[in-house]
Amino acid sequence: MAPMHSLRTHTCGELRREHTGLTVRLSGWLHRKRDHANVLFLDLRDHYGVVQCVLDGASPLLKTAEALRLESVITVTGQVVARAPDAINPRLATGEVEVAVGELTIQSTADPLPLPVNSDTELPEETRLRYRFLDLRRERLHRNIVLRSRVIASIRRRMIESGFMEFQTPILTSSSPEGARDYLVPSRVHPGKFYALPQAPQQFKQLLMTSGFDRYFQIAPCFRDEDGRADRSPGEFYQLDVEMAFVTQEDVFAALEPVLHGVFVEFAEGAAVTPPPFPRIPFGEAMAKYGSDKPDLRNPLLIADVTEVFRGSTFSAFATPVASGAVVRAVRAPGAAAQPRSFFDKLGQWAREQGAPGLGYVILADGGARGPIARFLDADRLAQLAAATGARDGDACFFVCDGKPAAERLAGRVRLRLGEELGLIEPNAFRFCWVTDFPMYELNEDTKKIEFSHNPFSMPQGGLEVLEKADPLTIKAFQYDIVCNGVELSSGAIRNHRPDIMYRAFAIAGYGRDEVEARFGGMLNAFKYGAPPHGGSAPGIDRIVMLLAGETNIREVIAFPMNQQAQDLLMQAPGPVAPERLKELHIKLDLPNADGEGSSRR
RNA sequence: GGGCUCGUGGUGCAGCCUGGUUAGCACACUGGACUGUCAAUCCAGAGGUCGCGGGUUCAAAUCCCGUCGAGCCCGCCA
Repeated sequence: MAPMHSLRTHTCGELRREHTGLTVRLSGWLHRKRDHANVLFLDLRDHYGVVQCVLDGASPLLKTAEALRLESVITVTGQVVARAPDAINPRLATGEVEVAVGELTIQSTADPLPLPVNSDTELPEETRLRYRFLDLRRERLHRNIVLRSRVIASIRRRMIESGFMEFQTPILTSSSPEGARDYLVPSRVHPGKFYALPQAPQQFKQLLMTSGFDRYFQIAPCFRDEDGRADRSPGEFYQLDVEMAFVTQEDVFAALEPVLHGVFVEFAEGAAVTPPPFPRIPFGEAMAKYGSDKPDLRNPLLIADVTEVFRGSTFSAFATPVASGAVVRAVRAPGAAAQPRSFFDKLGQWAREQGAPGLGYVILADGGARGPIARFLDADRLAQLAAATGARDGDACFFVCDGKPAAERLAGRVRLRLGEELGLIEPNAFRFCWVTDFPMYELNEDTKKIEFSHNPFSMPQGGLEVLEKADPLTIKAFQYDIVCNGVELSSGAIRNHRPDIMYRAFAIAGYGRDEVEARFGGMLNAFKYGAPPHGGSAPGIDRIVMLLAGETNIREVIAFPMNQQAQDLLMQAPGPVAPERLKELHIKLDLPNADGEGSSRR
């Protein structure tokens, strides 16, 4: 008989009734301990699960085992024993058996723990990040990281099955134009010059299309020196980066929809998933109906334009701004007539916190209208309001009056808030849509200059002719986002593969020919030797996993995330470097004054 | 860069609004008891510059100011 493996013959999660009688060897962490003096239970945990091990009073190992601290790593050898019927633990996959310990080896002892591993209590994030290796042992985070791996494997399989090829592109590359701040890496060989970490492999994937490859994808790390948010990891994140040659916008949608739909159905555990084709919502319509460029379609409420209801009315707080170009947007609150006064006061207070002067509302009840501004609306105007919003007796309507963009944005937030407050959000569902036809340019309110509103490499709708003739602010791009449950998963575009159009597009944004050549010479030059029409997209992997894991914080699906200040508390990054290293990189530090002891700049 | 919230033994929280006892509870830790538990239980113990600095006061964890740190948000994120 072959000798037994020195560490394990089985995993902690796999023992079942049919293993009864086998002598097994298990290794794992001491998850929990229940000590009855003459019988000691050890719950042993590994990646695969937990199993109960038993030592009885006669065991010479008892004293050693009793003294073990939680999270120590041990190897036990013993016989799998069926539990008595009244001792079965139905909450444990291995609960029908236990292991009668005959041998016990201590592999690694644990100090007293800075955070509990065997409990799911909430812990402050700073503690969790400092001891991430312990946090990762805990069930929730461990499960999320396993899910992440499975999701990525599924995406990769689906992409390859759809005829895409996986590529790698450089991490040390050149600074990209526009967009976020770059992370820079100094060059030792070229004094004063820097590599940049890619904000996305944007130009490389377009170069690959120009190189004659047809369907590119990459699970690509992206680096952006921007501040974090709950749904935005500072520093780095991963994209499913996709690019296709000889495609229209619809071809890109048709390629990505089955992948996303398939992945979500696979991991959504029965939740509803929008079947392809996903709804397409033009940007202008998204702003008008949902007050957002990332509409949450689980929310059934729609914003209505009720400017005409108030135009010329006696409610001067709205009528006066309307006369000079403001608009009024309404959100219906179904059944809100039954809400107490505090409901309306609370929303008004919230709106003021959002920077609005307040939140007008009308309650439709008992065939009439009440509320602070009801008396300003006669029967005709109320009928007009009901027609525009679909409001019926028993509903309320909330109003926002401002310039069009501000009114749309606030109405969008009111829509979200009402959906939540009134419990209208469709549960257990992933609702996808494409938001299309983004404007090519926008006006920077501070500088009054025209800027690219998204990707400067997007193809303007209408091509060169439109660029030359139309008001730039009216030009749309073949630019689109994928949105799921109000989360922006990706943006993408049909690219501008024509140097002549590119020069013109950049000229409108104030970039001269020389500057364009200096900054994207590599790609621009490539387009002068025969470039295919192409386009793609880049859904965020972390956000996909976040949605599937039911998490609202992206750090819950990243094994080793940085905190909001872009520090790695576990590895102590960023950290200082030795003066010799700086010298060979030709770098002298010019630090801000550290008169406050400089404790924030370690 | 700005706004809001938070900071109390190793860990999570209470106490703060309304200043005044020995700063309380749970988990972990140490010792003890216990033949079947599965969040084991019971008894005992150790462990605290109440983030830091200043102020008000007879007296500050508590009130005020400043500062540092964390989270969320705004800015930023082609």
